[in-house]
Amino acid sequence: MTSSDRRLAPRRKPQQVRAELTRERILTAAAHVFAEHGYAAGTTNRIAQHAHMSIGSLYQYFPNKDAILAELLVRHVDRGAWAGAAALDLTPGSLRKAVESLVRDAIDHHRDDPQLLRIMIEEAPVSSDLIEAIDRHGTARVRQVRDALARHPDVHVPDLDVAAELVVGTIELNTHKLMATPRPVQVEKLETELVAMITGYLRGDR
Amino acid sequence: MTSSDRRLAPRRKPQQVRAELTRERILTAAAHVFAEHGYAAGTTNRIAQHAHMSIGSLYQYFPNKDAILAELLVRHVDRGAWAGAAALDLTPGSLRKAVESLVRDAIDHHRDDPQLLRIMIEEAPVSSDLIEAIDRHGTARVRQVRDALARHPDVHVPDLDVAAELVVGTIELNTHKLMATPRPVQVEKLETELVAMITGYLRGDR
DNA sequence: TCAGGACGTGAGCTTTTGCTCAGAATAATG
DNA sequence: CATTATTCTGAGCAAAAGCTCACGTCCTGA
Repeated sequence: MTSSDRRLAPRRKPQQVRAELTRERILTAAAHVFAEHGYAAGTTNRIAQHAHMSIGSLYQYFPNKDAILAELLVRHVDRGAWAGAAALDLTPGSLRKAVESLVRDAIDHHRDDPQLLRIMIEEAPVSSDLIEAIDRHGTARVRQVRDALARHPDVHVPDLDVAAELVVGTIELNTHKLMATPRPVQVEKLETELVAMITGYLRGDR
Repeated sequence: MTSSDRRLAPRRKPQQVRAELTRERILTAAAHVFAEHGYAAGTTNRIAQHAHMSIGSLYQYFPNKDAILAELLVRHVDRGAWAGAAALDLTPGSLRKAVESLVRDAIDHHRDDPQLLRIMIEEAPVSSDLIEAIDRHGTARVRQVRDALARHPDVHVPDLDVAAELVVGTIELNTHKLMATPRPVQVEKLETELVAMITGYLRGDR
C-alpha cells in the first residue's frame, strides 16, 4: 500500500445502496461547506453536520479531510473533460465560431460552482499526486487545442505551442475571474470582446 | 479604539533601532513562510522560528497573525502603485510599445514574490477593510488604463470600459500565471505573443 | 427468525496552533 | 553604577480541529 493510498483511498468500500448514498451526501455537503467557508474553515465536523450525519460516518468513507477535496477535484476534472475541444469547426471562415465554442466550454465547465472551483484550485492542500493529475489535465487540454489550431486553415501564428498556451490560459483565467467575482460588469460584452481578441490574434491580423 | 484597530494595529511601537529591526525580521520571515506554506499552514511559531526569535517577540509587534499579512499586503500595494500606467506613450504608431510597458509593469509588480502575492490575494482572511482597499486599487488601475486608451490615437474598440477591463485582466492573469507556475515554457515568446494579441485587439484589427 | 456483517453514532482523545505572561536580558538615563 | 524602560524569551494555556473507537442499529441471506 503506497503512501498515496493510505492518504486518499476510501476507508470502506460501500456495499449497500444506503452507504453509497451516504458517500454522496458527504461529497455534496463538503462542496457546499468548502464553497462557503473555504478549505481551512470548512471543518469535517461542519461537513458532517451539514450532511445530517455523525462525524464517525464521514470517516468511514474518507480517511481524512484532504481525500474529500481530492474526490471533488477528480470528479470535476472527469466531468467536464473538455470533450468539445476535439470537435472544433475546421472549415475556413469558422474561426470565430470555433473560439466561441472554446469560451462556451470554459464557461460551462465553471458554471456549477465557481466558488468551489476557486477553492479547489487555490486552497487545495499540496498533494503531489493531485497537482500532477491537474497538471496532466491542463497540458492535455493545451495539446488538444494546439492540434485543433494546427488543423484550422484560418490560423496564422508564429508558434503553435505558445499560441495554444496563451489562448487556453487567457480563456480559462478570464472565465474564472468572470465567474468568481460577482461584479456588475456586462458579462456578455466582455465575452464578445474576449472572443474578438483571441480570434484576431489567431487569424494573424497585425 | 475601533475594532479594526484592535485587530490590526501594532501592539507596541518600536522605540529603539533593535526593535525596528525585529519588526522587519518578522515581516521578512512571514513573507518567506507564507509563500512557502500558504497562510493557514504558515503558523506564527514557524514564522518566529524562521526569524530566529521567540514567539513572544512576534506578538509584541503584531496583535495577531492576520495583522502580519495585512502589513505585508499594505506594503505591497503601496510599493508598486502602478505609477507607470499614467505615463503611457500616446503618439501614433506607439501602441505596441504602450502595451509592452503595461506588461512590463505587471511583471515588475509580481517579481518580488509571486507566490506570496498569490497567497495574499487569495488566502487573505476576510477583512472588509483590506478587501475594500485591494478592490479600490484594482478599479483605480482599470480606470487609469481606460483613460490612457481613450487618449491613444491608435485604439479602436467598441467599448472602452469593457476593453480596459479585458486588457488589465488578461495582462494581470497571464503574468500572474507566468510567475506562479515554474514551467519550462519560453517565457519571452509568450510575453511577445501576449503583447501582440492585446495590441491587435486594441488596434481594432478584425 | 436469527446470526453476522454492514452501517451509523458521538463523546472525547490527540494534535495543532494562536496567543499569554512572568520574568530574564539588554539598553537608555542620571 | 544604580535605576528605570524597553526588548526578548519560551514554557505552556485555551481553543479548535482532525480523527478514533466502542457500541448501537439496520440489513441480508440462509
